[in-house]
Amino acid sequence: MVTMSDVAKAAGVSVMTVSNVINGHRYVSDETRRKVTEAIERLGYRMNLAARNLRSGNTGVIGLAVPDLDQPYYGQLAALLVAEARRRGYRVAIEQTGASREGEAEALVHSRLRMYDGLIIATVEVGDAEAGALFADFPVVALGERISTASVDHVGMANYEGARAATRHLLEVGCRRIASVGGRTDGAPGAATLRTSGYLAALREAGIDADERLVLPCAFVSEAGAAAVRRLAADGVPFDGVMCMTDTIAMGVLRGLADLGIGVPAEVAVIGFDDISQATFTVPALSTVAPGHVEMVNAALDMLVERVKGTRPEGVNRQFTGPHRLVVRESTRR
Amino acid sequence: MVTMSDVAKAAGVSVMTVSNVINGHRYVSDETRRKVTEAIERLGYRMNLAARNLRSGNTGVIGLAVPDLDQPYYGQLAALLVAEARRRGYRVAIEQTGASREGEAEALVHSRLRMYDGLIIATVEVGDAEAGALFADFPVVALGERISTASVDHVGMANYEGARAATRHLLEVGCRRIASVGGRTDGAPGAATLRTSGYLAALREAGIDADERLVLPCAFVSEAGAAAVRRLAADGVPFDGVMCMTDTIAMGVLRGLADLGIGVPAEVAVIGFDDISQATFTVPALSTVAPGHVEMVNAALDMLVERVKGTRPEGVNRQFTGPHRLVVRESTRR
DNA sequence: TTGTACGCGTTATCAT
DNA sequence: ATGATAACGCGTACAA
Repeated sequence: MVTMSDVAKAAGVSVMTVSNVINGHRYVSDETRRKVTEAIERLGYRMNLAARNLRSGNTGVIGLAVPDLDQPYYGQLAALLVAEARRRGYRVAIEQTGASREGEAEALVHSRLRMYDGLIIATVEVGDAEAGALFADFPVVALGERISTASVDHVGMANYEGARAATRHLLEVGCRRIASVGGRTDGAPGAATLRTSGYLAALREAGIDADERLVLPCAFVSEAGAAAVRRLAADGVPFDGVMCMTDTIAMGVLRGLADLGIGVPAEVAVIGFDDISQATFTVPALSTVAPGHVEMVNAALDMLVERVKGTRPEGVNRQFTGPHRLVVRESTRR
Repeated sequence: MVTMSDVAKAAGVSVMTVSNVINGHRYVSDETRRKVTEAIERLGYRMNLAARNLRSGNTGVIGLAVPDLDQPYYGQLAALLVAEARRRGYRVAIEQTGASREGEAEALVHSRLRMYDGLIIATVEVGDAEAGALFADFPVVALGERISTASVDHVGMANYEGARAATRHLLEVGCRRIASVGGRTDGAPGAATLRTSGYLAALREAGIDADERLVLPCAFVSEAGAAAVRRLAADGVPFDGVMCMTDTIAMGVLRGLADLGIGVPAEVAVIGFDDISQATFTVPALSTVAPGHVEMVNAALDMLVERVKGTRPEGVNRQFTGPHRLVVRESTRR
């Protein structure tokens, strides 16, 4: 393994000079610089980052913990985050938590092993208790809705407002019996509950009584969406619109409605949430709520980098909520 | 920052003993172990991985370079790889190359910065020349089709056979004018060319003359698939089947056919390649070729870990080709 | 402008 | 069964 001192020897200078050339820290004569660069090239020297990290105390890597990259929403979030982080000089290591408390807690512990300079965690399960214990003294930004204390920097999205706008849109195109697939009213912390509140608010504002049979809690996967509408049909519950908690669910709902021979948007209008890229290509194309991914990712990175660099005083936490935008495509156009 | 020697001091032992307790290397008396464990707990000590890495010469991290996580195919590949790598005790850092030569070359250079113990790279553009220069003396496994020299371990899939089987399937359900969307006959290295060969072979075997107007080169994105069928229709080229080079393209093709009011599979049968998870939920559900992702990911990891651990002699390269399986869903069922 | 010496936290070796 | 010491490769005072 070629080290700095090998290069120094070959170039006839000291390691300090080599270090200075590499990092451009101090003035180095052109002649010396040339000699050093040549030696680096000739020997095929590469910096040992482990050594630099040990010395400097940081790694240039930020961790991203998501439930599952396989889900388009998280894949797209990760893609954006990796690209933006890179622009700021950071690399991204990804952990999959499997949406489990253990997975999330483990990601937090690992990052504190100083593998990462900071961690962005899309929380689903880790609650306040764990958060308080684990987040202490390590730069963490929570992305999502599970964290309610102000004990950590947090980037969220307009769950309530977005869902309300989506439901209002369904009402505007004439729906009167709108199902909420993936919704829940048990108060469990998380996006599902917040979005369901927005849905209920819109109904209330329109003077429509909510039918509890139209709120169908389910996992945020396509299979569940398809199953939900099948159940609705089997139970003979009439509905003319579906507000899905996520686009992934909505893809399943479209699928399920197709199986049932129910026309979209003619008989039932469908809207999703998240604006994943596939939403453009479903048949019919899916209307949805775009939650400002770019803004969210940038806000999260800004917050994290501030923490990592120690620019921000301890104890002062930030909160950012992404802008939301209604995207009308075919599935609600009539 | 709590270090080993802090723990050693608190427990009244030497750092070596602490290290032994943590790594379970040598025999340590139960009493000593208890004291050390207690001290670790009480002080909240965490291993410093940078130091361990410096000492041991490896990082426990493998790099994964993919064109773009946003593409479902790569997102799902990454999800699988992160999970499997973790089972083997490795973490995964992801780089996005943007499918550019620069991006791929850069990923290779970075990994040689000893940030990673090895690199799995889904090559699209880096050719033999670069490969030879960059791969030297660093554990790399190429995933994909661009590398043709035997200068590096390689995991590929049954592009030719898979495409041939898919096309044969279209022929069996009665198609006679089968378009190849994303196909290319210019011989450019890569999956597109190999799959097109399989497509042409199946046509030849069925005694059908290939119509060059039915081969439509395009990017591997949904937009391009939709555009391709629109062009076909606009040009008045008749077709009754579409063999898509990827499922992502196929989603666009389904979309494009829906726009044109063409029934699938009644008027035109459609098949994809890759078996991404969304293929189950398109309307109609997409028939496709499953390229044995799990086997490929495991093979790639096995190869890489062998290299990293130095189990395998230099210069002896391995090649693995994943199994393929035809998955028939609605888009070709008639 | 360049060089020397030491420390970052861990582990392997050798000794006790 | 446990401990002392020397690396691992780099960066930073401080000295020259």
